Amino acid sequence: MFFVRSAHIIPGMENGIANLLGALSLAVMDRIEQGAREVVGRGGETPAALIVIGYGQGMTNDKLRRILGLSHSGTVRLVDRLVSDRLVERRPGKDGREVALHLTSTGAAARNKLLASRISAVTSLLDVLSPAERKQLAILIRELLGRQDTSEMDRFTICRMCDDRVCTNCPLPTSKGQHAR
Amino acid sequence: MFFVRSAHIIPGMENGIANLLGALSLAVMDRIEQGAREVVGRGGETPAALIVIGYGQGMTNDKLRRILGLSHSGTVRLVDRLVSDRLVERRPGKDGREVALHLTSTGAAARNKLLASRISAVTSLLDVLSPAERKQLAILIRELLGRQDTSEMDRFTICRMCDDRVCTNCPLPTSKGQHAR
DNA sequence: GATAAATATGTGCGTAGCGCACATATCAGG
DNA sequence: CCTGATATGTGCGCTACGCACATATTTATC
Repeated sequence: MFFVRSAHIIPGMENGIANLLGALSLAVMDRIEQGAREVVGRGGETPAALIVIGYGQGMTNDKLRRILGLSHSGTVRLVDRLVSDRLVERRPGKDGREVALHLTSTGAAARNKLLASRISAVTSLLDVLSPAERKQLAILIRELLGRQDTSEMDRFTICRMCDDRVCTNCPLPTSKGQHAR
Repeated sequence: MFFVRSAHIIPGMENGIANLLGALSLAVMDRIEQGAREVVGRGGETPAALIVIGYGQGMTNDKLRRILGLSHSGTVRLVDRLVSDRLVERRPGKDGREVALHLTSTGAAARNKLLASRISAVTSLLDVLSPAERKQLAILIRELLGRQDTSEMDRFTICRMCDDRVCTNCPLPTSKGQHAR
């Protein structure tokens, strides 16, 4: 046993776990993104935007920009696409400069399909595990996420595809906010 | 064609684990892709292409296409970019129609940086766990991946970002082939 | 051995998704 | 009331990608 506990990259098989999690994450996201594209016909951050807008009724262009990690203009054009697809409406915000983004009824339906597709995609990978193994995995992931040092915006970013119908108690550390707003 | 997603959506809190894994995978891939873009200055499947080409010395355009899940023309243009960046060389393949893709020395160096960046990104998320927890997680992920019903091409696709310097024994089910060729 | 089908690559052209720089409108604070 | 901060929209360009088509080589068939 070597005591090489220096900065991050430890030589030897200690990185096997990082490689494994990287491979699993890639497989998971491949399947999520493929399903999302089939549902909404668009890729990139567009599916996440639809989900985020659906969290609350006060979403603005600028909050969305920070959550998605896009440039301002990129976000405006993304909303343009959602509006032209009749999934989102731009309404006047409380503050006269803000735009309040709201889902249309078709937008809400698309969002539900999107969330279901995502859960289904991940579940199809997970169901090779026994219930006990899934429980164990859930505990570990909750610990992993719960111990991260995340800003409030980080949490929204990580949760930008999360299914609020399923995620009852988010493990991400926070003083108060759970998901939306 | 990947896994058929049948009606696996279980109502209730059984989907909490799927949502958690989805959120974690998103966080992991966000960090991997950000680091990859910083290293090679390009996004999309370009970093994966660099890694895949580095696995063996017999990679062709068409094999690469199937592993990355891109169209044929998309792959040709991707290789064009790698060539213009002086990271990859097109050499005559054994079969007169094939093109043998080879990393240049700078390409190999970029690939190493890419792999290190990826491991570092995932490790920074993982190191909030204790060694025992990491071990437990590794075992679960190995089981999860090892029980998947994957074709040979599926395995290459899942492993298209994998660090062959670290992944000594890939858990993905296979009769023989580990990584390249 | 000639010809058809399969395989592998390259190209013209268009599109989606995004960033930079700039312009405009509204709000907060002196 | 004026300056700066905030929030949005636009012109323009680029990257990454797919579709349809063209071309070269190998394999199969007669």
